[in-house]
Amino acid sequence: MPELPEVETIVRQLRPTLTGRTVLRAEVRWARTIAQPAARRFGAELAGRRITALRRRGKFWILDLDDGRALVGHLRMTGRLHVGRAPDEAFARVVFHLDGGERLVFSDVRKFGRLALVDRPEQATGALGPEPLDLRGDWLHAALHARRRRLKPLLLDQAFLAGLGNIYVDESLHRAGLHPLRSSASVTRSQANALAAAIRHTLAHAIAADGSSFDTFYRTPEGRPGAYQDQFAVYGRDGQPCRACGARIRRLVVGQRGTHVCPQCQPAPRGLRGTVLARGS
DNA sequence: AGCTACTCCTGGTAGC
DNA sequence: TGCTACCAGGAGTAGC
Repeated sequence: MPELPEVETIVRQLRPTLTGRTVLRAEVRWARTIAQPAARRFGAELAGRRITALRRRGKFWILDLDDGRALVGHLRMTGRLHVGRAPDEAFARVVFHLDGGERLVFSDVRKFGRLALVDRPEQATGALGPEPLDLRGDWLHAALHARRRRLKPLLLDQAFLAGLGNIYVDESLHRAGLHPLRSSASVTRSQANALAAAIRHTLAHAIAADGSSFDTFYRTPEGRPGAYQDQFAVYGRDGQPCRACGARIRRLVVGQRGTHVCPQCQPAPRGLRGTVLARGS
């Protein structure tokens, strides 16, 4: 699933190609992909606009336009961006025809992805927490103690921290030695420091590997898979030995999300020890 | 405030 | 081999 490292990879790769280009025409093939304005107005308002910048905020990618407005997109689970001919052209939902004969294709098998043309990006992104790439331990400690939530759902909450998804939350919690069901307010200062460092480390290394591609979904704009899946410590490794301690990785469900933990590296919080946490495989 | 359940989607796959 | 039922999951929403 595209999370911060995947969107960052896409934005970096597309930036040189898209910056300065003009959108001649937007061809909407699946109307519900357009969150706002109405699909017909979307194309009309975009035509003739020049792209002045391409950037990322959380898991959103943002095309700044020469009229001050912005095209904001979210890939959700299976969204992809390709320049030129997309390898999954059958699932193209919106095709942007650019000057110079170039085209930008937004494809999405499961149709969860959304695009919005707005005056200000916040109108499409909603309230987002800070960027986690330079996350500070002292800020995180204070923020964790301002809530009383289980760690995993809180870290997935984009209003708390912008950019983490299921994969990188599991990976970061394992690296920090924290159980996903731990209460946020129970995290000590040194544990918060470790968690902040784990999040920074995990995201930086995932970006360096062009993201994670363990299925057919995520590809870079050049059509290549990422490589970070080879470094997964827990995600999708249920039943396999922990690379740190050898214990068997287990899968549980937290907030309707598949969750992967090492029972030895990530001790369950008091009150949950000894209870049956593993479900699924 | 925080939690669960439900919705949107459809390709892949487990199970028969 | 071929069919069906279910699963994955980001985010929004409703209800407790």
